[in-house]
Amino acid sequence: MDKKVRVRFAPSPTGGLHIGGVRTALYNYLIAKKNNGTMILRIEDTDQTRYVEGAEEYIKEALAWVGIQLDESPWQGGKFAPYRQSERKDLYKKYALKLIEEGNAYYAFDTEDEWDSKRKELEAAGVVSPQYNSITRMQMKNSLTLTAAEVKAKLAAGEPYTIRLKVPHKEDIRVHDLIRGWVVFHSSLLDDRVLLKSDGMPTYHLANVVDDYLMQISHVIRGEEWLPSAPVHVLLYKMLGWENEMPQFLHLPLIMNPDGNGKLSKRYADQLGFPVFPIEWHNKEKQATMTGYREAGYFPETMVNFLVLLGWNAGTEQEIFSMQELIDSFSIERIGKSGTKFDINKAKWFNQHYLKATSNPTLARLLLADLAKNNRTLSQEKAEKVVEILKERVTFVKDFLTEGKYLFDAPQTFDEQIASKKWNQPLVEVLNGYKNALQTHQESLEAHTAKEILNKTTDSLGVKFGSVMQGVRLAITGAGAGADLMEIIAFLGADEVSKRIDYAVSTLKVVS
RNA sequence: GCACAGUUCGUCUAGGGGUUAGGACGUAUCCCUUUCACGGAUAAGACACGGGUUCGAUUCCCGUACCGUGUACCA
Repeated sequence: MDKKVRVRFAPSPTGGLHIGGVRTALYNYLIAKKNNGTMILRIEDTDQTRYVEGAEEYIKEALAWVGIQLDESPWQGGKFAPYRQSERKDLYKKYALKLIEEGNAYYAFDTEDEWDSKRKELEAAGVVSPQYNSITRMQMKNSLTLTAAEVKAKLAAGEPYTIRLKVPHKEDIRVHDLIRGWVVFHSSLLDDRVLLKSDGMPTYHLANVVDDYLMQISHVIRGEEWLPSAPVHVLLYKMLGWENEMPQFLHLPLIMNPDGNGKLSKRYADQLGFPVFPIEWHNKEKQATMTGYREAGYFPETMVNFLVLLGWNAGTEQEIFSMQELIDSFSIERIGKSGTKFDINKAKWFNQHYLKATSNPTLARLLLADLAKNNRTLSQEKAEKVVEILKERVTFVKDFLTEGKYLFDAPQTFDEQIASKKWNQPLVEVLNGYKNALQTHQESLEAHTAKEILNKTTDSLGVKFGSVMQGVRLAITGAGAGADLMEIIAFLGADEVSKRIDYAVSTLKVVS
């Protein structure tokens, strides 16, 4: 019970890391940190055909971005190195052979085609999902049906083979899951899983069990999609004599599409216009770039906070958590059991929260970086002013550019609906009067003086201040709504405001 | 099909044998405000269904329905 907490996140480098994978990594990390444990990253690259160049680097960068720190990994090493399964290849065979020796596994010489045709034959005979199991294995070419001499000869001749687990006929296999309690499976429903593939690589099942044992993993924390194969793993622990060292299992609820139709998928996310990847992923094969949350403007704090609440809660009404607060309050007992639908709205709300919590100078620097991408610049001071004016109305840093486009560019067009309602003769007179009054404030203009001047102008013309405001806004920003107009005027300065007034007055037609 | 999970407002969830079933996002209305936004307030909105057990069930048990996962020499 006092076993040291050692957890691993074990992705396979087959492409961009899915956002669900990030949550799994997060839960692993939090459980490790909460218990003064060790966070391990292991690369499960046993399927050479699916290996994708760049995927490992991607995983590394994505985890770093959200702030998950690794204690042991292929990139930094550790006392159980190597952490890449392809580099541990030889290890697995030893255990597979041990299983054979003890009668818990066997050589199978059937080619994939042979098994395929057998499967089709069974399907034709009405078997819904044919399995290589305790019944069918006796009709196949393997060390259970062949004589010892035949097996020896085939091996000596270098014939390709797989090693399959010999699942017992009738046995209840009990799996204990920390989230779900005891789950019982019957062995007759399990098939003789391939443990070692014909290319000499282990399958997930063998590699996973062997490595978790050797790396002294205390908790296996993975998605619920693994629950059905958990009995195979339990069987392996038993057969290898490691039952007492078997880790605790936690099968996390799945993250679903917003309408609940299956696991959150890329296709679906695309349709609804949100990313499934933490950071941008370049698919070289398809020559496509998938955008990530980072590029979409989400803060890492947002992702951590949003993701952790998909399947866990503190039991209090607190919803905003920093990583450190999560480490302090995370608990296995409060992880939920049911699948959770992905709600991008909530993520946006978190982002807005974290944006508001970010200091203006920092936000200004981020804005400046965005501006630079469009080949524009601004002084840090001006940028901070932009941030101040717009902060309460944006969700993402990139929104400063769109929400506040009138701070950067004079309007070319004007909101027609507003213009048709508000653009009248008194307004034009106010604007001209205002422009003239502004002449004396070329040097500097503050929001409150901008307001005073406008007030005086309306007073002298006998026009109500409020009746003219939206029209003034329209002339200066092109829109009927937006940030505090006096702040905008102060930001733009008398000169620019005058130019905009001239343009509006000469462009818009007065309505009666 | 079979196996295994799961099911509280639209969504994330709290709760748990007796509650006005609580919060957050979203939605609506109002207030604030020159507009919009922010903020504040208010409102609408849920225990899948059927049987038990019980004085009493949303909570415990059993079934049904629905949803999901799995059913590869993929992870």
